[in-house]
Amino acid sequence: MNEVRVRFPPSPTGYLHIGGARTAIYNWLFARKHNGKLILRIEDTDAERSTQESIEGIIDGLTWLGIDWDEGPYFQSEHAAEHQAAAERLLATGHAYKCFCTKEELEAKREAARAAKTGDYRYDKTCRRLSPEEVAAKEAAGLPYVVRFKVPEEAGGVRFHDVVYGDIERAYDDIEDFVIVRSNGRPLYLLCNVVDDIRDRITHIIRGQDGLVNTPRQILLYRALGAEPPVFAHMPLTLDTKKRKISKRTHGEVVAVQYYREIGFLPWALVNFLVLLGWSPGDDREIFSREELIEAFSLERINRANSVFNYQKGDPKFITDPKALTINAHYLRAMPVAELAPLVEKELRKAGIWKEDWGENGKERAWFLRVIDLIRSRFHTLKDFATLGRAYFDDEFEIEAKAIKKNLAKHPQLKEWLPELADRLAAVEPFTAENIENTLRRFAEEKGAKPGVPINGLRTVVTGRLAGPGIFDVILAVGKERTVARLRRAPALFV
RNA sequence: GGCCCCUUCGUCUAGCGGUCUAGGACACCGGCCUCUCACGCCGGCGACACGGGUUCGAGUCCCGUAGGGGUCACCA
Repeated sequence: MNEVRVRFPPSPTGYLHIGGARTAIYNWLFARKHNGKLILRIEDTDAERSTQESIEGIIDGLTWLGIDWDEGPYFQSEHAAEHQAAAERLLATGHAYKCFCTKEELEAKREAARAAKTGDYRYDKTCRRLSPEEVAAKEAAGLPYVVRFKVPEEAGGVRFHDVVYGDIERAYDDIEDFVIVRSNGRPLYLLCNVVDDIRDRITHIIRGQDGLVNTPRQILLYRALGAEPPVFAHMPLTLDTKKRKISKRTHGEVVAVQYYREIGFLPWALVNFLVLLGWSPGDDREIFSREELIEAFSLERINRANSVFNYQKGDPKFITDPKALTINAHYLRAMPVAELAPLVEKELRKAGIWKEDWGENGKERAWFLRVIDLIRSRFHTLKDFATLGRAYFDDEFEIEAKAIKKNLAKHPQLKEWLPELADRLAAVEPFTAENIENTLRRFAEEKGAKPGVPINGLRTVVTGRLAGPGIFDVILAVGKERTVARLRRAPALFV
């Protein structure tokens, strides 16, 4: 078999959204699995809607995800001459014809078809019936025309085998004589796409199921152009909870790849989540390293049914599909701390609370890594380190209202106790988890309180949070000095 | 409306005629752990859209119905 060559051809009319990213991921996985090539081709034929900003956004998104390509980006617009030449050839070989029908005429016919409720909106082939003389006359009159492809009028149809959907057959009679060149002389997507795929020697077209109905027409073009059609694999679409196709327009940022970077996702976690939308390895595995995923992936195991991106708009607890969050959290606590550290650093820098001592060769590097490891198991995104975990890194931090209410206000004695505890802890030597624990427990006993009372009060004052890691480790991480200082400030929190 | 595709727990899915009283993951609920929460572990809730066939036997094959999706541009 020849080298596998696949392509990801986004049209640069917005940011990279998760549906597009998923298509790119499947193509990338397939290319990597077969030691093939992934070609990035920007389909910018629609000049009015294409923007440089969008192109950069797409490339930026792919790069962030770790999807690397082997060729390109190529730009469809640079091959306009080639597309036109192909159209000329089709005309010359009798595979296409000029159609002088105006938009208004066509629209009127479609309107009539709608009114007649026949469901037949196909072009009626008026111009296919024109005699050479009539065509010459219209041309001489300078009438504008589009070029239409001559779909065979014989019985039968186009059949092909889709790797995902199986054998597909479409009767010639159901395919209308489609337009391949606009009246302004510019070829349309259907033709451009085929011409580009032939030139780029694409062997497998892996795309969304919305491209399935285009396939028979494209196969007709391949044949007319004398080229062998590639293998097709259509993947199911991603829908929202109302079963609508997800789109930038109606869903906004939650479907933008960029958004996931902003809310603190690990790129690989997103990839891992997206690949599971419509594909499964056939066993129970759901978490994959890059190598494992490439090894496990296959087009044959792509599902045929559309999947739902389970995002409940307006639910503050779930900023995206809960499974995506879970997968991200999994990587956050399972990945090597050394790999996580630079990502946390970025977040702390953004929050303006980064200290150079925590850096690669900083003198508090070990402490920094230890703290990350201590707090990461209850975080879902990288953002959490700078928000929920802020108290470990900076003295300025919010104290949760819930925590004040539950852990402080309910036990007014703590207003006196906490400063007392500060003195006790200040005297602990050496400052070890064991000694801290003994001190705390003895203190509770003396006061006739349950250990949880001073402990949770202390947690609130020291970390600002209702919940967190084991308190003795927390105190050790925050350090004697800061813990004592925060306890001394505690009375101010009581009204 | 025409054509095409799809249909297993709320969501993602396993299942390729008998091993299915349908398995896993997320979410949810309960328990253990415990200073709290999370992690982890244990347990619970929860699905084969419906109706006909075929077969000794159907979630798995066929047909129909219903529902959902895609597409019907001089967009890509």
